[in-house]
Amino acid sequence: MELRHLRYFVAVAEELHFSRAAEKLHIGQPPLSQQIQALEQEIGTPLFERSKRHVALTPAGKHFLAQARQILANAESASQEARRIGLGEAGELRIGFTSSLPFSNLLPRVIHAYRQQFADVRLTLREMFTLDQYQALQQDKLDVGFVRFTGLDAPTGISLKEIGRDQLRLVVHDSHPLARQASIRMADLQDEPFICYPPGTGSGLRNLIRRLCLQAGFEPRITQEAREATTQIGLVAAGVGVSLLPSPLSCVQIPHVCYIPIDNPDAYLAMGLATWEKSSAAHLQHFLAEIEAQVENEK
Amino acid sequence: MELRHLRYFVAVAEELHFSRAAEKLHIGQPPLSQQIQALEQEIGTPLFERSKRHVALTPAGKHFLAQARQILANAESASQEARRIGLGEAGELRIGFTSSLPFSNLLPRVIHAYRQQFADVRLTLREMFTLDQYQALQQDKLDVGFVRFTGLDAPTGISLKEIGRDQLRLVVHDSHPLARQASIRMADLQDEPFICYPPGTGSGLRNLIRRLCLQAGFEPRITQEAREATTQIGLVAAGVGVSLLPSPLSCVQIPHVCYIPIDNPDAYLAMGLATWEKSSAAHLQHFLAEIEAQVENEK
DNA sequence: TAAAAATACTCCATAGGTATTTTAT
DNA sequence: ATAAAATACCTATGGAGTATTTTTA
Repeated sequence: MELRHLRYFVAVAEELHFSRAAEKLHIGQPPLSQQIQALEQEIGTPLFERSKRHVALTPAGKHFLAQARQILANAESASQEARRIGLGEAGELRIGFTSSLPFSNLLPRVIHAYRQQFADVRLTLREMFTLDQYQALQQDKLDVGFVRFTGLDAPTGISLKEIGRDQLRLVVHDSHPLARQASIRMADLQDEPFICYPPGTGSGLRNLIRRLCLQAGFEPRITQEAREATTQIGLVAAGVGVSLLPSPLSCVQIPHVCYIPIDNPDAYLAMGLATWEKSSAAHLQHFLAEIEAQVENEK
Repeated sequence: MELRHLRYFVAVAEELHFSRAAEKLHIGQPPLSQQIQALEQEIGTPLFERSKRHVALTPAGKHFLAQARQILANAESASQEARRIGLGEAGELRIGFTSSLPFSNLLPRVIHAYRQQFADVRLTLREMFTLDQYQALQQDKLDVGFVRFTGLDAPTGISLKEIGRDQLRLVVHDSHPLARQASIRMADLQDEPFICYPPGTGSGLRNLIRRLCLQAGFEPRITQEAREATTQIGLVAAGVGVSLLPSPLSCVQIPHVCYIPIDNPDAYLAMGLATWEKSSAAHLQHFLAEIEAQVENEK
């Protein structure tokens, strides 16, 4: 059975007249008769009741007509849909982002602009750690990832592009002596108890902090770990210690918490865009182009 | 686009390997490549990402795969279903019957026996007047009709077969003098007020009663009409008059209502089976055969 | 008798086969 | 160097065309 048989069958069922149906199909009447006969033979039952002067659908034919129409419509729409996905006008775009990203205004702006242009692409947003995003990209479970990185790492198969830098700020309780300074140096933190991300989440902030401390001549004393930046800020408010976080998080205003700039040009965390190198999906390209435009815009 | 393209596409998508897929399809690799290319061209977007050593689905291909599988499954099941309907093993059988029929045990037995054999044929039962059944048969809204008729009528295009006769009984209030007799003659009813079906429902019972009365030498005095036999019986119970109804209705036992046999071999109403002459649907033939068997059985 | 579907046959378009080339690993 | 897809070209099946017959209203 081929779709041709269904097209021919529907035409005859609609006209209830082989010659007229053949005309509508731009073929001759004999081949049409043959194709319908072949279809009936394959199915194993007559679909039409022919009495020379009248063509009528059998009960089987009546049922088959509804199905045939459905199948033809499905085939048409499947083709259309695939085409639109191919053009990047439809489908699904899976976006990962680290927890600190929503505090910058880049992502909301990109998403807004992209949705204006491609309303039929469903956006699936998932907050994930950087390393989890890399893994998801490799397993084709993610299309783009907004990640944090220190500029050192480059996982195989993943293309990484810096799209911005956020200076680190000291997060400190307002009763702390350092809270009164306009800016601090790393060396000022020598005796402070640090609150930090646990190792292995991929953002590299923990490593960066250690590097900066070592540069300043001391090993940081990490007394507390927390996987969420907001949790760390809460711990600072509770007087547990100090933290170093990207500047966009300073918009999280909690009583007794201060954000103090660091007087060190290397004390930044890069915002990166991660994609699976081999992916050339159109919707992804459109999205990347939109990010490009917005990053440009931001400068 | 033809189903062949979908079959080939699904095979390649499952194997992710043109040569292996071709083998599974029992064709060569070059024609398979060609057919997939033709499909991609028609749809207007690549469905596979070929990099010589690796074949992978594009996002469009991934979506199209789900659709293609669905379409192929639908085509298969549509064919199967049609075949089963053609064989009379599935589908719908629309049965009409007059209100007095359920009181005979023919219909329940036929339906029970038929359902044993053809569990997948949905039975749609509709209580209808005889004339409405004829009309429904002509409009292909009914497959069989159990009708009442006097043996005189034969509507065009409808084939009618007598499958039984029910003697009429006088339905009378138990306080009436006739209620004490074992049987009555038509002449006994000369002065009685009749309760009868309104004209034009096609059962012919009204005409039959009039004919029997005229044979007995008087014109019946119809003082009340009711479209339902049970309503007529209720009216008899209320003392409104007498009625003549087929004997199976005597199982409707209402206080103060008696059913008295008529002493006249012509006082019967035939039970008929009506079908649309041109219909040769298999499920209908099976059903008719079952009726035949049960009617035979009953004798 | 006429209208319409079925048959008989012929032809060619195209699905599929064979041989070879290209390309990426 | 090799495996696998693409390309080139050829073959032949079967879909479609033409002519004719059959059927029934």
